[in-house]
Amino acid sequence: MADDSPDKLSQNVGLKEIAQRSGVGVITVSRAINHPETVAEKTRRRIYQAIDELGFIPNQVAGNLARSQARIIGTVVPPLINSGIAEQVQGMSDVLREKGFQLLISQGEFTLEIEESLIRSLLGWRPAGFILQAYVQSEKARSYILSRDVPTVEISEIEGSTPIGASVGVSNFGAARAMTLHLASRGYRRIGCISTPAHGNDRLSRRRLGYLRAMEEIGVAPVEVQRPMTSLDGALGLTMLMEADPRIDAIFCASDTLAIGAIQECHRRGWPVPGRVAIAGYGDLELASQMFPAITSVRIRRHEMGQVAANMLLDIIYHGGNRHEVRDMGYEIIQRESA
Amino acid sequence: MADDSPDKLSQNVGLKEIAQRSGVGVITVSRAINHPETVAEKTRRRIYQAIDELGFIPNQVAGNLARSQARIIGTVVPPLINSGIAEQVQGMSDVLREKGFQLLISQGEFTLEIEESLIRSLLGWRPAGFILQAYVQSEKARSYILSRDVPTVEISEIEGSTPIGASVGVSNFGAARAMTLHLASRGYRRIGCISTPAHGNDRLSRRRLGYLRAMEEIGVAPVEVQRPMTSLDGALGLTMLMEADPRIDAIFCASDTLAIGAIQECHRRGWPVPGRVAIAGYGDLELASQMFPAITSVRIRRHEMGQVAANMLLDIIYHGGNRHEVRDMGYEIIQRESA
DNA sequence: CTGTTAGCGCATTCAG
DNA sequence: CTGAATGCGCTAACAG
Repeated sequence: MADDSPDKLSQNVGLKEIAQRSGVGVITVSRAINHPETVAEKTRRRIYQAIDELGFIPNQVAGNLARSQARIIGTVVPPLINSGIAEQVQGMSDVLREKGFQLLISQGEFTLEIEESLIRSLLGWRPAGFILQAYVQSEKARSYILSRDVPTVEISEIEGSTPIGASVGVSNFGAARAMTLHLASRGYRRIGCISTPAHGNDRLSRRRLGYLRAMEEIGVAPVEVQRPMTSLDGALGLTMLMEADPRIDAIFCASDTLAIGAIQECHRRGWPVPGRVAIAGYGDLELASQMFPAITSVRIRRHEMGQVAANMLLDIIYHGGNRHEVRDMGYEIIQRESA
Repeated sequence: MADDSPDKLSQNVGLKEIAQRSGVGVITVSRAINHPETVAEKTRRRIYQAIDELGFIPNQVAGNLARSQARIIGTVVPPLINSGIAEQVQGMSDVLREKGFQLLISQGEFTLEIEESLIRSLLGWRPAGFILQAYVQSEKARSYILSRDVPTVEISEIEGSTPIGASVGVSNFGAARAMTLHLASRGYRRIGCISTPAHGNDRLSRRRLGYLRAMEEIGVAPVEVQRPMTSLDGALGLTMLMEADPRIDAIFCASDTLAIGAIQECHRRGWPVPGRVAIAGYGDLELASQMFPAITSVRIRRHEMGQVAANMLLDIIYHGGNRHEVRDMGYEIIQRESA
C-alpha cells in the first residue's frame, strides 16, 4: 500500500503525502504551490488534485522557518474604540490579505514597558514588516526594531519627531491650525479647545499645538481643557470651557466624538449651535455628517491611509522601496452647519 | 575566541550563541526561557544576562514548529467600523497577550469564497485556536476547522444554529423581543423597526426576528425596513417608516448607530423624542448615554465577551475544557429618555 | 539539574 | 522541468 504508517491520521498531511500520492518529489509539490509557473501543467494538475483530495493546507510555520522570514506583518494599535483607527486597520487588512500576508495585531493602551515586550514578542515571529500607529515611544522598542532592520511604516503625525522608518499620515498640527483659522475666518473670535492628553508626543498633542499656534496668530488668548476622548468628556469639556470663559463663541474639538458630546450638551442647555456657540470636530466620522446640526470637521482618509501604509511596506519588502519615505495624505476642512 | 564565525552579524543570535556565551547547552537556555523553574537559579541568571547582552529574541516560528502547534489564535471579524466589535477584539487581545498568545486577524466584509480562503490561510499557521465572530457561513470553511480539530469559540447569537465549537454571546432574538415588549409596556403600540440585513443567518437577523415575534405577541402588525448600519440609514429608515405608517409612535433600531441617525432626523423635523416618536437602540455605545435625548438601549458587555471568549478558548487548550460550552452573557435593557 | 540526539515540515541549494 | 540532500532555530524525549 502507499500508506506505510497506518497510525498517521489522515489530517496530518504534509508535502510528503501529496508527493507520494501524485508520484513526484516533495520539492515539486512545493514549487507547484509557490511557483506554479515552474511546474509542468500536467504535473501541476495532478498535484492540485491530490492536495484537494487530501485537504492539504501547507504549514506556514514550517515554510516561513525555512524561508527564515515570515509572511507576517506586525502591528500595534491603540484601543480601536471611538476612533477612526478601525478604518485604518481595515485598509491594511484589505491589501495585506490580498498579498498573502497575515496581520499580527496587538491592541490596547500600553505602558512603555508593555509596549517593549509587545514589540519583542512581535519580533519573535520574525515579521516581514511592521505597521505602527505612531505608538512606539520607548527608545528600547525603537532600537529593537532598528537593530533587526525590520521594514517599518508608521501611520502618524507627519511632522513629528524622526520616524523609525517610512511614514504616512497627515499634519495634525497643520489641520488643527487650519480648522482654528477657518473658524476665525468665519467670524468667531473667542475660540476654545477640547483636546485629549497624549501618552507622549503623538498626533493628539499636535492637534492641540496647532490650535495654540492659530490662536497666537489671530492674537486671541487660548482657552483650553484636556479630556479623554469620549462623548461624555465632550459635554464636560464644554461645561468647563464655558465656566472658564462664558464669552467663548466657538470650540474646536480634537475629535468628532468630543464634538458630538459637546453638541448634545448644548441641546440640553437649549443653546443653538452655532448660534450660541459653534462646534467643530476632527476626523469626520460618518456620524459627523448626520448629526443635527451637521458637524464641521476635518476629513482624514483613514481607510486609504491604511492601504497606503500597507502598500508602502510591501514596496519596501519586495522592491527595496524607500525605507524613509514620508507620505502626506493631506486633510480637508469639511464645512457644515455646526460652525 | 568564542566567536568561530566572524561573518555572523551580531543580530543573528540564536540559542546557540547564548548557550556558548553562558557556557551551557542550548536546551538549558531553551528551558530557562520556557520553564525557568526547571533551571538552577545561578545558571538562569547567567543565561538571562547573556540574552540581555546579545539582545536575543527567541524565534517563535522555529519554536512553534518544534512544538508543532503555534501560540497563535486566529480570528476573523466583520468590519470594525460603527460597531461594538472593536471592544470585543480589545477584550480578546487583553487576555491573549497576557498568556503569550498572538492574535492573527482578518478583517472585512467577506464573500463565502474569501472566507474559505481566509480560514485556510489561518489554518496554515496551525493556530492553537480560533475565535470567530459568528461569521463562518460556508460549509467548507466549517469542515476545514472541524477536520483539523482546532478548538474554536464563536462570539455569536446564543440560540442560532449549531456552533462549530464553544460559543459565547447573547440571545439577540431575546434581547430584541424584550426591548420591543418593553416599548409596548411603556404604552407604545405602533412600533416600527429598522434592522440591518444580515449576510446569512447571524445575530443581526435574529434581532429582527425578535422584534417580529414581540409584535405578534402584542398583536400589532409590524412595520419594518432594512438598511445598512450607518447613521445616515437610521435617518432614511425613519423617513421610510413614517411614510409607510405615519401613526408609528416608537421605533426599535437594531443598533445604536441607526438610532442616533433616526433621532437626528427627528431633530431636523422638529419632532420631539419621544414626544412624537420614541426611539430605542441596541448595543449601548458610549454615545448612546450622551445623546440628547439619552438613548434607551440594550446593553451588551462586549469587552467582557471578548475576554470570556479568550478565556474559554485557553481553558479548552490547556485544561481540556468543554469544547461545546455555551455561555450566555445576558443583556440588560437600559431605560433612558428616548423611549 | 543539565546535555545529547532527533526531528518539526518545508524551501533552497545543487545536480540530473 | 524535476529530484536528493541539507538546514531553518528550536523543543521533546531520554540519558547522565
